[in-house]
Amino acid sequence: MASNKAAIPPACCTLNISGNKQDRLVSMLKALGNPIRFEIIKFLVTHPGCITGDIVEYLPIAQATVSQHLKVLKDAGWISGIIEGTATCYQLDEKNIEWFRSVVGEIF
Amino acid sequence: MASNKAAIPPACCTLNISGNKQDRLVSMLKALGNPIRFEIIKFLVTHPGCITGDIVEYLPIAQATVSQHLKVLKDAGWISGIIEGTATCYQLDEKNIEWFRSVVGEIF
DNA sequence: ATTGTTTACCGTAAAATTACGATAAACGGA
DNA sequence: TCCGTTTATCGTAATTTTACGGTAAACAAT
Repeated sequence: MASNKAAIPPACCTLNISGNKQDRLVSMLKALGNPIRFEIIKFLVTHPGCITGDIVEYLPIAQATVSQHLKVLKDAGWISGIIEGTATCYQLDEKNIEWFRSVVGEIF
Repeated sequence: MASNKAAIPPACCTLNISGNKQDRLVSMLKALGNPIRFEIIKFLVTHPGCITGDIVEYLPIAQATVSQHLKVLKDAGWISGIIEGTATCYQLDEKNIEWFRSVVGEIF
């Protein structure tokens, strides 16, 4: 270690987190840190329970790509999908989002 | 649009954001959504003003790679660097982190 | 002036992400 | 049963990210 000239100011956040909890948070951050996926999450706020096709219609990218992004969001815990006939209804995963909110609140 | 069978529950978050503000947030989320970079930010909480070499010593990756990650974090607004002689002292960018905290608080 | 230290940047290789078309599975309706 | 709809997955191409060694610039110290 080196250089401690300036007085050490109190840190503006604790970031007191590690292990699985940290991994899970980083995974959620990474999933949300993409413009398309952020838009999908925003869309789901106003269109809960909408189907894949609705999202495809809304976004300027191909169906296969949307499906891939939905998978990333699902794996990270942002959304959940319910199969209804041939369609899949997507919605925010409120439990995980609540977890995200509380963890971010804790460490920032 | 299709499928609105289930009663629409109140959304668990507003995500009421757009434009530059959204872009900036997504950029910060993306930067933090990487395990190495998250570790760097954590390290800076406990080692404010440390130099690049300290971070290199702490992490299991090459100096060039650390430097690259520091650049990403700096561009995203997480940290700032002060040149001191041949070294560079890094610290959390408290102003931007406060912005992050408040925006996340607003929309989640 | 020479030497050593520190770090950002360059070039590049490897890996991961993002994107697309094609397709098959699953289902509902005629 | 046959056809249309919907969507996840496959294969693949293009782009981005991540990682490294090497190097030059900038500075401190001798």
